[in-house]
Amino acid sequence: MTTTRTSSRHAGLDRDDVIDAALLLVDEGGPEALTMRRLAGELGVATTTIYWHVGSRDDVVDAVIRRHAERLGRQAASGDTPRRRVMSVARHLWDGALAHRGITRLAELHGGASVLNEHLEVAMARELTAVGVVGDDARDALRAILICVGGFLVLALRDERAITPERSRTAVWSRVEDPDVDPSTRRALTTQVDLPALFERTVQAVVDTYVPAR
Amino acid sequence: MTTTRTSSRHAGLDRDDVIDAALLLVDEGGPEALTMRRLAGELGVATTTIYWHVGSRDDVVDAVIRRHAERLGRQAASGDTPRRRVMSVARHLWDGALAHRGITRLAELHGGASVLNEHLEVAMARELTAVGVVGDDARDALRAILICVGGFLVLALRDERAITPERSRTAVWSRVEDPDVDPSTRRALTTQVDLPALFERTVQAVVDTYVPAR
DNA sequence: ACCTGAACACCGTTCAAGT
DNA sequence: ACCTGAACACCGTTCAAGT
Repeated sequence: MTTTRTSSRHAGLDRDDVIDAALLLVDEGGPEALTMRRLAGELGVATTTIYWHVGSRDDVVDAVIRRHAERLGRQAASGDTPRRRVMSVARHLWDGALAHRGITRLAELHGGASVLNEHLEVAMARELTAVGVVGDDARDALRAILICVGGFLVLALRDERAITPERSRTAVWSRVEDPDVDPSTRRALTTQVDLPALFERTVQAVVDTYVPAR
Repeated sequence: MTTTRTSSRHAGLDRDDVIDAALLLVDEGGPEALTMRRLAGELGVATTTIYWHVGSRDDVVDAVIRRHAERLGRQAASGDTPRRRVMSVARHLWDGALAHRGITRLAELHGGASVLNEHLEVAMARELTAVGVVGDDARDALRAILICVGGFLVLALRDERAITPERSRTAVWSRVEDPDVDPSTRRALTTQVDLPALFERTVQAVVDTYVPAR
C-alpha cells in the first residue's frame, strides 16, 4: 500500500510482480493465456514494460518455471525399501504435475521439464545412491523412470484438452475392422483406461528393472 | 502439364495438392513452418483459397496427419516369440516417428498421435490377440507400451531442438550439489545417455510385464 | 465452383522518446 | 532507472466480391 494509486509514471513494479502475475495467468488459463499483452494488461502497464523487467516471452516462461519449481518444494521420499522409495518419488512427480497442469504443459512446450522437476530428480538420485546404484547405472535408471512418467503425463494432459471426437483414440478404434483383433479388445479400446492404476503397474515395472530389490 | 501457366483465375488446385504441399512444409520446417500464408505462398495462391479447399489450419493439420499415416504403410511385425513381435512393432513406432520428426511433433502438438499410428496400433493389437491377451488386458498392454514409447519420443525430439544451455538437463545437474548423491552419478548425469539402448531395455521391461512369455 | 482483397483481432519484438 | 506509444512483421479467420 506504499505506492498504490499515485498515478505517477512509475508503476512501481519489480521482476517478482511480473513473474507472479505470469504464474497466475498460466495456472488459470494454461500456456496459451501467457501472452505479453495480457500479462501487461493484468499488471496495468504497457507491454514493453515486461521487456524492461524480465525480458522476452522466453525469459518470462523460464522464470515462471523456476519460480514454480521452488514453490513445489522438495517432498521427501517415503517407503521402507529402495524400490518403494524411488516409486514414491515418481508418484510425487506425477501428482505435482497434475496439480499444476498449466505449468506442466508450459514446461513441456518450452523444453524446461527437467528444470521444473530438479528437486525431485535430486531426490531420486539420492535414493539410488543409497542403494548403491551410481554412475551410468543411476543415470540410466533416472532417465528411464522420468521418461516413463513423462509419457503418462503427456497422455493425461492431452486427454483433458477438448479434442474433436474424430481425433480421439477411442474414435479411431471404433472404426477399426480387423479379423485378427479380438472383438473384446476392440471394445475395450473404445473405453477409458484407469490411468492411475496403469501408471502404478507400468512405472513399477520400470523401477524394478533398474533398482535392485535390496 | 494440362492446365499450367494459363494464368486464368483458376489455379487448378485440389484438396490433395494443398495437403501435399503442407506435408512438404512440415517435413522440411517442422510444425512452425505450416502457416496458412506460407502454404498459400508455396502454392502461388491467395491464403483464403486454402479455406475453400481444405478448411481451417486445424483441418489442414488433421489431413496432413492422415495422409502421412497412409504413407507410412503398415509394417509387419517380425520375431518368433510374442514378446519379440510386440517389441518389433514398438521399434517400428519409434523408427517411423524419428524418420519424420516434423510430423511427429505436429501430431503431438495437435493431439493426433493416435491417428498417426493407427496402423501400428492395430498391428500390436493383432499380436496381442495371437497370444491370447484380449479385452481390458490388451488395452492396458497397448496403452502402457505406447505411453512408454511416447515418453521416449518426447525426449528424443526435445533434445534435438536448439535449447538454451541453461535449460538443458545436463546444465541443471552440473549445478547440483548434494552430499547424498554420489559424485559419479552427478558426473554421469551431465553426459548424454545412449537413448536407443535405454529404449530397448525399458520398453522391453514394459512389454514383458504385459505380454506372457509364450 | 473456385478464387481474391481487404479487414479484423490477435501475436512477439524493437526502438526512439518521455519523465 | 523506469515506462510509454508507435511501428514492424508476423499469425488465423471472415466475408463480400469477383469470374
